[in-house]
Amino acid sequence: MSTSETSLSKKIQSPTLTKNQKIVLDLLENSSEPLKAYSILASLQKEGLKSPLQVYRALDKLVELGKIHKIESKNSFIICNNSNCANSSNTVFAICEKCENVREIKNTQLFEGVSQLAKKHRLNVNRYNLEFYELCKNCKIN
Amino acid sequence: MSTSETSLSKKIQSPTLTKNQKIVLDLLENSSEPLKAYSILASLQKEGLKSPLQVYRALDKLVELGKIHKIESKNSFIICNNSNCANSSNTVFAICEKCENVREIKNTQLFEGVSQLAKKHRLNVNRYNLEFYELCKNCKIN
DNA sequence: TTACATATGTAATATTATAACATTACAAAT
DNA sequence: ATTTGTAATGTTATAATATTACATATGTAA
Repeated sequence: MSTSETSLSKKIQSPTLTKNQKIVLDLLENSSEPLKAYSILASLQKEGLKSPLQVYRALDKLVELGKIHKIESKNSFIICNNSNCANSSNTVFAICEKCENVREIKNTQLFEGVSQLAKKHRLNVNRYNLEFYELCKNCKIN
Repeated sequence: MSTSETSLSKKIQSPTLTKNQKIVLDLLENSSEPLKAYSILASLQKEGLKSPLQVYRALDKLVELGKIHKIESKNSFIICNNSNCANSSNTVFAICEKCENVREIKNTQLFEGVSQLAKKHRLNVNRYNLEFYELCKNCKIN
């Protein structure tokens, strides 16, 4: 680190977002569920987005900054509601096996627990992605 | 179902594989790395496979049977070298951030550890998928 | 042998993602 | 203020991944 900040700078300095990045982030922030790239494109055509690439580039950047996550198994993107992420970039999700609802789990102890498990098994892990499959509250009832 | 086996029957009775399922499994068994659907198709055209769908159907079935896994973040498929999987269908992978090499981790204690962590945090998890990102041995050296 | 579920074959198409290239915006250094 | 370098943009085309739909076949159980 040093005086201000150095090594992990990319994430820490957190540059101001560009227009495309902002509107994509904004959309995800106001979405209750993960969104797919092409649905983002469709939603933001009125804001001037014209090509998939514009969306993918914004998404890539936002992932890199830790502001959003990609749910790999669903090819979709979700806002990060976890202040830890910008630092650790570890992710834990609970995904409903029935309705596909996804929620990010933000529990420092759980994060730590997984990291420690890795360590315990002599794995030198930079980051991880954990997807729990469950039956969500709603689907349990019905 | 019935007399001999009941509830988890699909996985347990493990029906004999069909021709397409066999040749796909065979290819994956003899591959040192995860393969993608279309590369499987290309490799198996001489065996008579003609369409993506034939591959995807075989892959789906094999995943369902716990014989292979899908690495979601890479859209690729890997043989399961873990006798546990057919029962638990939990997966833990170590993925190299540099060369993308994937290895499945088969460590019962680790599996249990993750399950227990979930329980501890009151998550009712049916199965999970954990992807550790590391620097593999080779890439560490170079 | 009928019925049923599962697998197959095939064509068409949908969905997700990237390559390539020319241009623009912006910050840092001189 | 101008140069320089990096990152972002815009646009077109295309690659890579995955599914729908439908007709047919196969195996197993009643």
